[in-house]
Amino acid sequence: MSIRSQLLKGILDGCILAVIAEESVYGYELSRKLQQVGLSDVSEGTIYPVLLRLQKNGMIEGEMRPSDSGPNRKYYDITAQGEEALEMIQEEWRILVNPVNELLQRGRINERETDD
Amino acid sequence: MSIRSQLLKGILDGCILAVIAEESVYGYELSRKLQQVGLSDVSEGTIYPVLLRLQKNGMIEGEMRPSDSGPNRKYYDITAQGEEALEMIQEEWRILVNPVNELLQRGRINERETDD
DNA sequence: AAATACTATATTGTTTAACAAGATAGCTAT
DNA sequence: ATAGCTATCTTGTTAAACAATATAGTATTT
Repeated sequence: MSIRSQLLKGILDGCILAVIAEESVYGYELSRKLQQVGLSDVSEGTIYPVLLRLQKNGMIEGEMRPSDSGPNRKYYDITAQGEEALEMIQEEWRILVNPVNELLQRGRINERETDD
Repeated sequence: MSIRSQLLKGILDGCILAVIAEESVYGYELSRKLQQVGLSDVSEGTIYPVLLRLQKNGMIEGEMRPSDSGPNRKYYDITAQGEEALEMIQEEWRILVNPVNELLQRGRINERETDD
């Protein structure tokens, strides 16, 4: 198991909720989107259980829709409760990132990029 | 269980290694240090198992030393192997932080503080 | 039309992390 | 001695990530 998959623990729910909050997606598409943004180790075996759990907990709602070219797809939308949860996760993430950056990059030149 | 404890998953090893890389610490002291930097939910029940696991895996070495005022303390130092592992974790963290920030803060004004 | 490949969802079983709770024990103060 | 603080360690629970696999519809090739 890669180190990154360990780091992933606990933030995957938030990432998935964030994507679904932007637009309806289905699982197969979601796994590709996450890979595109750089979360390259996330496979279907990981994503589908997360989606089912988020649905069970009322964070998202799934709806089967036919596809023009392939099997049916289950599109997920975020619920009001899911949006609340996402905001809490975003808040917790902001609280966590600074101390961890501080610890892990202490004594290191802050090689920032020009992307903000 | 708090959301933050979920977010913690997978990054605690790195945080602990980072502290020990700076100086010898013992578990009880470490838990206070982590709380000071903002990782406030980390208790002894969490830290001691991590320390024992890191020691078992050769990342750190523990040595019992007497205390002036209280029971013996087990001071930990990082090993060469632990330093390598820490560098890998730091690298993985850097790779992970940007995509996750991107996802979780998309569409949000980047309310940065003046602390850098 | 049969076989293969791709799209798509779901489940099962394994490993491992965080953690609450509690056991153990030494030192300090009353 | 009793209580409280310091300090380490263990046990048992919950839950997350994930590999592996099952299932099935659609598309492509032969």
